[in-house]
Amino acid sequence: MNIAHHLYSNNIKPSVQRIKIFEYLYNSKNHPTVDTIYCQLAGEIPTLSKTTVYNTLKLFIENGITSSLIIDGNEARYDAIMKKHAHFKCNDCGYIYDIEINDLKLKDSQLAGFEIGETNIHLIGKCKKCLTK
Amino acid sequence: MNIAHHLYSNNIKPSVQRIKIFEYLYNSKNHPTVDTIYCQLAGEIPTLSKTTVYNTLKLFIENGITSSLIIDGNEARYDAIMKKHAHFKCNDCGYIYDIEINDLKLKDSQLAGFEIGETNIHLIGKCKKCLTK
DNA sequence: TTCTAAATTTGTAACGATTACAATTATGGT
DNA sequence: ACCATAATTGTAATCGTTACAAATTTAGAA
Repeated sequence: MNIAHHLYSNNIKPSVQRIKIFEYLYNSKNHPTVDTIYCQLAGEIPTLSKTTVYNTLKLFIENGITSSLIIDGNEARYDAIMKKHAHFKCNDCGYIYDIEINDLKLKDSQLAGFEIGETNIHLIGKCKKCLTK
Repeated sequence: MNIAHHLYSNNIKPSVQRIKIFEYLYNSKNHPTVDTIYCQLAGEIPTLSKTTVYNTLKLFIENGITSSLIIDGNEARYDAIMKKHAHFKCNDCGYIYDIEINDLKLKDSQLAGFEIGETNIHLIGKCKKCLTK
C-alpha cells in the first residue's frame, strides 16, 4: 500500500511525519497510544513532537482514515483499520484483540428513527492464552 | 427500594453520603458525571467533598451496584442500573439513552475459549427528537 | 457515659493525558 | 530567490482523577 497516495486520496497532504505515523499505525496491529507512537518514532524522526502526534491523529480521524478507541479510561488508542470490528481486551496480558462482528441486534423499537453514526463494542475479560497457562 | 438495606446487602456500610449518592444515581436516569453528582448534592450535604464522590463510586463499583461508562473521551459517567444494556449518545442534544440489547452475535471461532467479563456497547449519532426538529 | 480504635470523610497537592497557543520551520507557487 | 501559507514544535495551561494525610465520625468495650 502506498501511504502517500492513501493520504492524498483522503485530502491529507503527505509529510514525513504524517507518512511515518500512518505507516506505524497501519503496520503495528497493537492499537498504540500516543505515547507508544511517539516513543517508537522518536528514533527515526529526532525532532518529533508529541503535539505533532496528537495533531496528526486528529487530522487522520477527521478525514476518516483512523479511528480512536478508549477501552480503559485513561488513555486513547488508535487504529488504522477502518472495517467495523469490536475489541477485546485481556485483563491479564493487556493485549487488545480485533474481533469481527457479524451483526448487532438491538430492540428495533427503541432506535427507530435514530441515526447511528458510530458503533463501539468493547469486551473485557481473559483471553485463551492467559486462561490456559 | 430501601437504599440503606440495598447497601448493607452488598457489603457496604451505609452513611449519609453513601445513601444520598446512591439515591441520586438511582433516581436520575441521566448517567451523571462526578461533577454533576457533586453539584447536585452539595446543597443537601454542605460539607461534601468531590473526593468522597470518587471514593464512594469506586466502592459501589467494587461491590457491583454501580457501573461506569466512558462514552466520550473526557469524563466518566455512572449508572446504578446493572441490567446489561447499551448506550446511545445523541451528538446534538447530548442525551444518553439506555438501549436494551437482545443478543450480541460475534464470530464464535475468535472468542472460543475466551472469558468475557464485561461487554460495553456505545452508539453515537442523532436521536429521533433532534432529527425531526 | 466515656474512652479508644477503626472507618469515613475531607481538602490539598500531585499526576497524567490532552489541548491551546505562539514561535519556528518547511512547503509551493510566482 | 521571495513570499504567503501550512506544518511542526515546545511550553504552558487545562481538566479529570488519584494520593495522601489530617480531621471527623462511628461503633464497641469498659
